[in-house]
Amino acid sequence: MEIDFVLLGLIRMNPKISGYQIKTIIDKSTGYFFQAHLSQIYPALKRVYKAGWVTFATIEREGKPNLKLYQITDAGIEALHDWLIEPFEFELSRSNADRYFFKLIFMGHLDRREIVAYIDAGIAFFSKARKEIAAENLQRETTFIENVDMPARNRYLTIWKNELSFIIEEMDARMEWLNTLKEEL
Amino acid sequence: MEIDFVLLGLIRMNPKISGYQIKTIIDKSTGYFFQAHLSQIYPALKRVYKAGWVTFATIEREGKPNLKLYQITDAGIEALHDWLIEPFEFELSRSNADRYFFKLIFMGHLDRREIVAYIDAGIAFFSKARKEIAAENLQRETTFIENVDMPARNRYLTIWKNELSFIIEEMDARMEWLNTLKEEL
DNA sequence: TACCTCATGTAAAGCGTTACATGATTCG
DNA sequence: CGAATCATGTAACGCTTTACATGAGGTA
Repeated sequence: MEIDFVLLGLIRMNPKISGYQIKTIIDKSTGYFFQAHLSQIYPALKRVYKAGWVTFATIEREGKPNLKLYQITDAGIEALHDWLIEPFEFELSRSNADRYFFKLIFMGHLDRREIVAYIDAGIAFFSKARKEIAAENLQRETTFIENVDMPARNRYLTIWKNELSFIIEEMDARMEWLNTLKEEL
Repeated sequence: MEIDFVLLGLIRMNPKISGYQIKTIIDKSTGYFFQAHLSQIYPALKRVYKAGWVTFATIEREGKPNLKLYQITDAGIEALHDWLIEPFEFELSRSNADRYFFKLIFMGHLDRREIVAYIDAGIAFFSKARKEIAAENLQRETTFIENVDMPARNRYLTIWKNELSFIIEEMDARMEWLNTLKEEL
């Protein structure tokens, strides 16, 4: 499960972290791309522990529940690495693109060459996607509302045309961004 | 449920449409923002029918399953309208922003004034969000990886700094886009 | 006094995805 | 001959969200 690897990534960045702290940093940092509830985090921590990917130290505190401070194991580092370098499965959707950019957040421990391979795959996909989207150019959508009467039909077309150029500009921005990142690495 | 209103919106644009056709247009048109399976569409059509928001004509065809061609009712038009103009609940996440842009697709039948109110709410939110994101400027994230050793830490920071400026540029692009759309309406 | 934060969890409800079921026609 | 398209649906599974449970300490 995706969340398992996200936790692995966060624990790797900051050893000796608790489930509760992980939730805090997810809310405040990765939250823009990825969200998770404590009721997902705790079972996920159990899973990654059972898989041998993390260990934890229990800190007893009077009057308060025990603190569990997690640390990644060598097997965990390997599992995280495998997840990061596995070929990304692209799809033409916004949520899929978000996932692609999100995974980059955890790649600081990879070799430059591995990150660049990931970036190049992204550039290749987005440039192909851009062409496809631009080629269709709302033809299907336009015929779809042929029976809608006039003021409304024009408003639909105005909104959709703008939305389409927004998506195309977004694709261009993504590719530009990936190229900049590649240079700076 | 969200999908119920999406179906309402699509049926309004194209009366006499079947569940299967709806699936096709979702895949090819709204699919970039919103996806749905037939196993969600059919129960959703039943729900909106039971709510009195759509009617359907059954077309019998020899050797093939019956075709159900849906049409929106006055109550359905009202329910769709209510959904479209209800105050959008903003959140600082990419998926929430996607939902905001997605809803616009169905607004062709609204008054210019209603669409503009929706757009203005968006501009207000994104400009506030942009300020907040720029102000924090990775402070939390930077301290979070203080114990990571050098080549990796630099790579994390390079990626994150780029990601942050990408998000900010995206916010600017969104606001610009909303202003353009407002002018063109 | 009531709510928020810290801290770890379990249980149930809701929603989304995959699989199953049926069956004719068309395309490679 | 097998796969894809058209066409409607149900069932099972999995992940996400909300609610429940406990409890101390601080804040409005």
